[in-house]
Amino acid sequence: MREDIELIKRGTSDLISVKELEERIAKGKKLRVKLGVDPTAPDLHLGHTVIINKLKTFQNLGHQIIFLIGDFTARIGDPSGRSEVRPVMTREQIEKNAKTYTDQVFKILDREKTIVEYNSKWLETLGVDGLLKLAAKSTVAQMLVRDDFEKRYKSDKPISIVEFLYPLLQAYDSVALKADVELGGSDQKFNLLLGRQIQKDYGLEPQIVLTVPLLEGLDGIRKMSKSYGNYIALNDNPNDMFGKIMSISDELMFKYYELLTQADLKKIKEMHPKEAKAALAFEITQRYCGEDEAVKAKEEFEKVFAKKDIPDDINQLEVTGDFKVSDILIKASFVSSGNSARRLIKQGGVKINSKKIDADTESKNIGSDFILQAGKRNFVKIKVKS
RNA sequence: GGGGGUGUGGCAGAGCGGUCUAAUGCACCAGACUGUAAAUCUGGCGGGCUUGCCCUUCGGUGGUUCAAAUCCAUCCGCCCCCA
Repeated sequence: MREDIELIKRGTSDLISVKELEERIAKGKKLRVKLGVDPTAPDLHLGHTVIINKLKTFQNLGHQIIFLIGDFTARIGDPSGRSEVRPVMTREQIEKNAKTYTDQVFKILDREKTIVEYNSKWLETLGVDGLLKLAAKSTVAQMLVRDDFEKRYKSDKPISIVEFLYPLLQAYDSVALKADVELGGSDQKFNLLLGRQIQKDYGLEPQIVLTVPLLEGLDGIRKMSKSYGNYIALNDNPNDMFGKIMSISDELMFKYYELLTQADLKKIKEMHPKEAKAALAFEITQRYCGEDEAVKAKEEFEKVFAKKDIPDDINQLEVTGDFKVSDILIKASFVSSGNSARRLIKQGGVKINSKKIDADTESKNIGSDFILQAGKRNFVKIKVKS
């Protein structure tokens, strides 16, 4: 049992409270462990895996894990932060996203032993009176304690009522599920704690709150998130996955090791940073894409970046008639406009058959088959058809 | 309902009649350097091409003016105070 607790504690940022957890485990209770996600974006990324792995730990220890899909909450559309209106998601979109979510999540979790729930099941029938009853259990002052709300309030930024309702609905999920434990990122701490309070109000034993640190995105500054574009998706192709990990800073690499692997950090720090990073990239890529793909991705990376060679697999593009290099750059979606294409050429970022070009060459001055490179990582094979 | 304020590029934030494609910072892109990076340095960061010029941008619309991001009117969004 002590080992169980240690396993659960590893890599957490908050565990409230350890004592309660010990007591419940000591009673031999099979804990109901909840993790909720709103299926607003279809892809899971490495940031999500930190918490999913923690869920997996509970599963391995024989507890009942519940993967909650916030289909109802997604439908309302959390306006948090931004003033722009988020498009309301249709049922179809939500279902589609939910499906990709579960597909990806069961790369990690054991499907057979997981309960999947949808919060529309109880929120849809809650009704206005139910909502009011729920809302009566918290106060505005209490909401404003939450860090991001407070900041926005103080700097005269809008906070919608829906945003106040969100934590309450999430808390109600815990009531409906009779959760013993709820997991979340450290930014979820407030919401999870509110769950405790609301559960008590509804006569339940308060859930244990477990948060894990947020995984920083590729920029090393903001949390990994699709909307910041700094993420590594679980279904990124192997080359991207490998490449993205290689592009992070050394400092960030250690955090990734800490949060994403079981590796012994001491040993990692003794390695050459580049080797360590390659090992990390390999491990992660292997985990989600398989060993063969990971080996290939590693080879490809060495080839393209270390030896500055041309990769094996390049997309092919057929062009007809007269063209300029700038036209192809647009066509291949490497740039968005002629101006930016010309800019890129001027700055020496465009190569044809590995030779830098310094002008927007026309088709007649190039052969009929060639490889075009834009920047460091964009390659395309061009076939000219007459 | 009354009063006050505010809206500028992906974000933050200057500009407050001409010298505005709009300072500065962040983000982003390219080049150099390197360990693939990071840091640093250099250049860039609305669109078109015949590269020097043209066109389009400062919440929307209409107006004043030779000239408007800048002034006026109106509408919309947001914030604050009072009720």
